[in-house]
Amino acid sequence: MREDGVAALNLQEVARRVGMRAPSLYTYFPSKIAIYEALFVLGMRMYRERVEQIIQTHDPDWEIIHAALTNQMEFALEYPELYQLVFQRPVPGFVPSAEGMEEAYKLLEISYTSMAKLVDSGLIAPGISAEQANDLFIALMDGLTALHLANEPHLPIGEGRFGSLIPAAVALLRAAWTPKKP
Amino acid sequence: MREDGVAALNLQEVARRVGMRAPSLYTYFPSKIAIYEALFVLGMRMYRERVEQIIQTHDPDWEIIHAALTNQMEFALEYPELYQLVFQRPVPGFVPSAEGMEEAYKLLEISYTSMAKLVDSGLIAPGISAEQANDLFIALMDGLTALHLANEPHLPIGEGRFGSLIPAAVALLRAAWTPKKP
DNA sequence: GTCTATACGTAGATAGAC
DNA sequence: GTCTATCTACGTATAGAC
Repeated sequence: MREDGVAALNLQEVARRVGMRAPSLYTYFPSKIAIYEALFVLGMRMYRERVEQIIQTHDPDWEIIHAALTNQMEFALEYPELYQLVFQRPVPGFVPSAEGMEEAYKLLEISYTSMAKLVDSGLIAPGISAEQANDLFIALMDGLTALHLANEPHLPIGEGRFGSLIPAAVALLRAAWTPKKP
Repeated sequence: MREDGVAALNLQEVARRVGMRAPSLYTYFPSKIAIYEALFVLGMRMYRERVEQIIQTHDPDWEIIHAALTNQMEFALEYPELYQLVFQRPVPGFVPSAEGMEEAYKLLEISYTSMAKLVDSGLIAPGISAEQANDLFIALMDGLTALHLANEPHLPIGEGRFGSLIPAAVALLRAAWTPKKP
């Protein structure tokens, strides 16, 4: 998947790399789609746990915005196949299972709550609801990450046309969302 | 492609829909990849012409930022397969031809120039280079559009979790980039 | 230009021996 | 649990008749 794209997952190749023949995989997964489902749940859970970790170890400060953006790009560079599977749905006909949707909902709730905390603490005043501010932030993160991944996946975090824009993105949000002094 | 994803393009199905048999397509295209190449060039050219149209019919004002964002989402909703092919590269092993890259470069130059004009006119002072401001704007547009397309492609422009955020995105940029009075 | 026939390869999945 | 053998289907591409 990492080498040829998420949709190129191939059971014979999977079997070869784990030292098996293709039919033996059916002992562990009932179908190819079931493997995608398991990977979706795995990827979503891994990403959510990283977000939880960031929220728990940061005070409600601008640093947390920077950390969230960096985390998204780090995750995408470390696990591009999981990032694409979870955030871009590149497999025609694949719909996440109920377990996967539950995991996705948990993540959304966590990030909404965290953004609301930033508003309540007085750090930011985005002029829109916390949910909308969060979705706008998600879009900015996803745009930067996806474009970095599509154009310069070989470059590490912080480098390249889009990878280097994390500080500029934080500065953009900070300039727009910092509460105005009365 | 629109129904099953860009990577699902199928020559037999293409032939069927144009009232032919698959081998007859080889009179017009030497290979399947050649069809992708032609579509890439077509999509890039169509998008570029729309951007040029917007630049020519708008003064350097905030209205042009709004129009560019709306245009990106409209284009993605009208031609999701071309949008994905051009902006997301979902076909493993497909690399745009020289003609396609030339078209892409033209588009980039046009948007850089337009952003520089906004800076020079005094409308915006992003605190970063016009190139960086343009790339950040592209990332924001692409994030909103991709997330709308991935989550709620059935909803028209202006509606849905991400589709409704265009005004908020313009407001974000406006709040951050409007020059400060001395 | 379009067709039929077919070569050639691949991929998911199943049957049944061990 | 793992294997070989095989089924079934699909998909790109070519050969050659019309």
